[in-house]
Amino acid sequence: MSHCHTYLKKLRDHGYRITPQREIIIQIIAHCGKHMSAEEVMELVREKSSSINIATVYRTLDMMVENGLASKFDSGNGKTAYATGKHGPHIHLVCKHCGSVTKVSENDISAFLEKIEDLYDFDCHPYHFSINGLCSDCRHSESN
Amino acid sequence: MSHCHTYLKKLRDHGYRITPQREIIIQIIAHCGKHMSAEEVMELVREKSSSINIATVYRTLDMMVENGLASKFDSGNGKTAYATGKHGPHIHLVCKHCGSVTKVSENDISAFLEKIEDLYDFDCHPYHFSINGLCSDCRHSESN
DNA sequence: TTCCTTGTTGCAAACATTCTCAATAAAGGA
DNA sequence: TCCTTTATTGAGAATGTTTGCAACAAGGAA
Repeated sequence: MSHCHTYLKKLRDHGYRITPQREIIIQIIAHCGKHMSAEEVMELVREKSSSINIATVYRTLDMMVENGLASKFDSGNGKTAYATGKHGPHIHLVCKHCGSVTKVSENDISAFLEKIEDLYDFDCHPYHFSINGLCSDCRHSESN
Repeated sequence: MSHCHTYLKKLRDHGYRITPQREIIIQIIAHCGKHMSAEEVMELVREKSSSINIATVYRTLDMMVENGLASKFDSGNGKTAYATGKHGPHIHLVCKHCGSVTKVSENDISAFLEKIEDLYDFDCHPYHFSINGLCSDCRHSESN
């Protein structure tokens, strides 16, 4: 199930104009089952329309993020990743040394995020962020 | 108190060479009391040496991050921020809509990070990351 | 339906960051 | 001290992302 129309309605309600470019971009990221870079979105956009500019892709994705319809995060490969909220909350533990990624289960983080929301009146949903540190392999192989 | 010499020793122990460029860059970020962008580090570098390249600044800062001596995070203004571990752990709640930043107290996050370290054998220290969401002002002013 | 206002787009330039590669120099051994 | 190995540097090109601006077009008003 796609939230595509929900997203468009919410944007319209916020006073944004619905353009053909935005419809195409939102449809792509809403239907895609994974997070994507702006360039990956752009490739799918080209299959549907030949004249949408990469700047419009960036602007539309960032607009979604600012309005809570998507999240962006550092994917670690030099490109920013975008995803809609339907992927659910998750935290990535990214090793600063080897780059390996461990996914924190939803159960482990829910209590923390609820506490944040209670204490700070801050709506964390959707959330998708990374914590940097050292994985056990890299830590155990250190000289000191 | 600066951890400058501790940082240099740790890098030497890890097999890195200590160059004049690295000494200057590490001294700057170790003595600075706040997080800085690469360009801000570069400005201070220029006061001490006229011939260090910005690429070397980026490389040195990233080397510190990869070895657990500093952390990097998205400051929200289009530039990446770097900080040494001495600032202690903190989480920033960044509003996706208005960009306002709320700092989570150390007490509130320590239990969470300890749990992460226990469950995933992942050393989070030093840590400095952001959670994106909607602050109460922006959420309450929404139309639905 | 037509007009008007103003948000949005495409383009190109600007900016932030990373990469390539030849020249340089740190660190250890002789 | 000098030599050798090889990590590191500077310079500039390449890449990823943002911004400025004139032309365009969505959506409401008439």
